[in-house]
Amino acid sequence: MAVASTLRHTGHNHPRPPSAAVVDDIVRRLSRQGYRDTEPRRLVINAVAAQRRPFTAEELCAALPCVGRATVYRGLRLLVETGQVCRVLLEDGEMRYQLSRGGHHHHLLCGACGIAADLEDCDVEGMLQNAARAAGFQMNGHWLEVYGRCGDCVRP
Amino acid sequence: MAVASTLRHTGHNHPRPPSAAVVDDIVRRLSRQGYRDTEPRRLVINAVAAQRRPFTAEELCAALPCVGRATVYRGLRLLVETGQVCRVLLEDGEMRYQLSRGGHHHHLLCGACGIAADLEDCDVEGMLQNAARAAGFQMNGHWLEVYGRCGDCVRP
DNA sequence: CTGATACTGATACCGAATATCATCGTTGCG
DNA sequence: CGCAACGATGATATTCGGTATCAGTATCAG
Repeated sequence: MAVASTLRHTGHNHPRPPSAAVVDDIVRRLSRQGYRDTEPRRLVINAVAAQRRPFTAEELCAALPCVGRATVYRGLRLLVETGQVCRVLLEDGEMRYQLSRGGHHHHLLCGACGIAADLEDCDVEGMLQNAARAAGFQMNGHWLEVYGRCGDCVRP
Repeated sequence: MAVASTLRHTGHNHPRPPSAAVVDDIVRRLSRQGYRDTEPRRLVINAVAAQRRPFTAEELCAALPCVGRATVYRGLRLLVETGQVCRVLLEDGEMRYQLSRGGHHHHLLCGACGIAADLEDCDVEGMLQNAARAAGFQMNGHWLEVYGRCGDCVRP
């Protein structure tokens, strides 16, 4: 159910030419973990890297008509499991994906254009640790998404 | 799918007798908004209030064999939309639900027993506002879940 | 009481995701 | 280089969570 339909700039979501270096890097990391370097998999990685904003698995499939559905889903799952793609939760509960730039970070999600900016240098970690401990809880992780409008969408 | 199967105390998830006061309260609030007081709806509310930890829509259906699927789903959605039930996101992306005790709060989710404790008095809000503004973002909301072990599960 | 209408629930339907499995392609090894 | 082992692929079937439909029912204001 299409949150995308409420986005303003949907029509401008042209994929960008993915940097070959980024793709090679991912393939190399997979190789190191015993995963083969196949053409369909490279196509998936390419398509993932070409997205300019968080995407759904179905969008990936649509962008890869020559690759089998199952393969797209498997490839995406592999990338998530190996930490190269991060999941992004939209406000309405829809799950999307995005190439991870590595390291722990959160996302600023624009509800208008759908873009996701990285939120770094934000020490919620410590604060949550304390709050959790105060409640007799041992914290080992968290999930955080921030919703709003990006600069471009605030002043139109 | 089934994180529940990895929980330790699954067998002990007995529903508790829901306080009639809580149920009446919810029904009254719905009434005030023009929603009728029907028996199937009361049954759903009862079942929701009886849960001791975040539950799935399917679990609700199973707990209410005498109420139609569609009605259970509609009832649950209504409760979410009117803010009386909050959504809870598990670490693996599964969406669950829980009776809301009102006001803005977050959840401490125990990965062992599945229980959810409320995390109050935690000012991530301000910190996120600042971080977002620094990135040229106008924040209007956020989603936060904290994962770990509850006190009971840490020292067994 | 009674009519307008919100609600119910059996069923059909839908879309997203996974399981199956015969076949193919990659890679390590001789 | 060539071959065997086996990981990967993809067409298809299937599962699963959730929604739409719609005729019949229950609620509640007047």
